[in-house]
Amino acid sequence: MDICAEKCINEKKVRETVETIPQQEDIGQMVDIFKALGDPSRLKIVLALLNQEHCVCDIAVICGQTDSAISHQLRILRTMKIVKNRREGKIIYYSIDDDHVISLIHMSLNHVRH
Amino acid sequence: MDICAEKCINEKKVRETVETIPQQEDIGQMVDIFKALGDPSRLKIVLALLNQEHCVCDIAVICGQTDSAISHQLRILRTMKIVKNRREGKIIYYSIDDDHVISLIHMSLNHVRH
DNA sequence: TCTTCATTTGAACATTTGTTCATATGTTAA
DNA sequence: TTAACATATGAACAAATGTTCAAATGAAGA
Repeated sequence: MDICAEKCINEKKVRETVETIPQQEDIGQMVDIFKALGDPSRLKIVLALLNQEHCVCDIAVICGQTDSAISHQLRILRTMKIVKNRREGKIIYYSIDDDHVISLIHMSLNHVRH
Repeated sequence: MDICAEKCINEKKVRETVETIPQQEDIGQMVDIFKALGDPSRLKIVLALLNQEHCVCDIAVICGQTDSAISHQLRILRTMKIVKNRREGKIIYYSIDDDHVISLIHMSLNHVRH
């Protein structure tokens, strides 16, 4: 039951704070979102889709990257349900699928600009 | 001047969206914040400091990691001005230094729990 | 001054991550 | 069916990242 064996400076404060830390699973999910947005390629993709839906090759042009690279990143964003897609013939259109992510980005944009 | 040489599906949409993309520098700063929070160790540290200030070795106990590992991560968070510290004798207390980050975390916690 | 203790630092190492290239899938139009 | 095109996928490679270990710093008390 000892949280701090012998090393701990302030056992009471430690216990208090440990109480407030979210569950490991929640932390993991939060990390996943931040990690998803914490890459220049992916963030730029999401920023582009914030404006309107786009097909893969347009995103590639907007982001100045290979179709393949974009496709790989879109798969990650899709797996995380940050982005969704719809097919129209040969073309697949991607768009944002998560309002919370939109808020996070707006908030961070605000932060950067002040 | 050609944004899309020959590859582009919908040149008009591409131009429209390119207009809306933030400057490279802003994107870089946004990425840095998300990247800082996109690591389990660092996020847990920040979550702990959200509750109250702590010294390095208490954070280590709370997070179940080495003093050294925590110190390395704190340096990153300090460099990014997410966290600040004050010395009291031998002990150095760390605390949150950025309200925007607090908001980001609360928003992502909300996201995870709904 | 010497010792102890909290924290920091640097180098080394293992892991993770993003991009590239070549190839595969699947849809459309001929 | 075949050719052309948009997208997806897998393997390989290079680069970035987090932790560990050992050693250094700097403050307090003996």
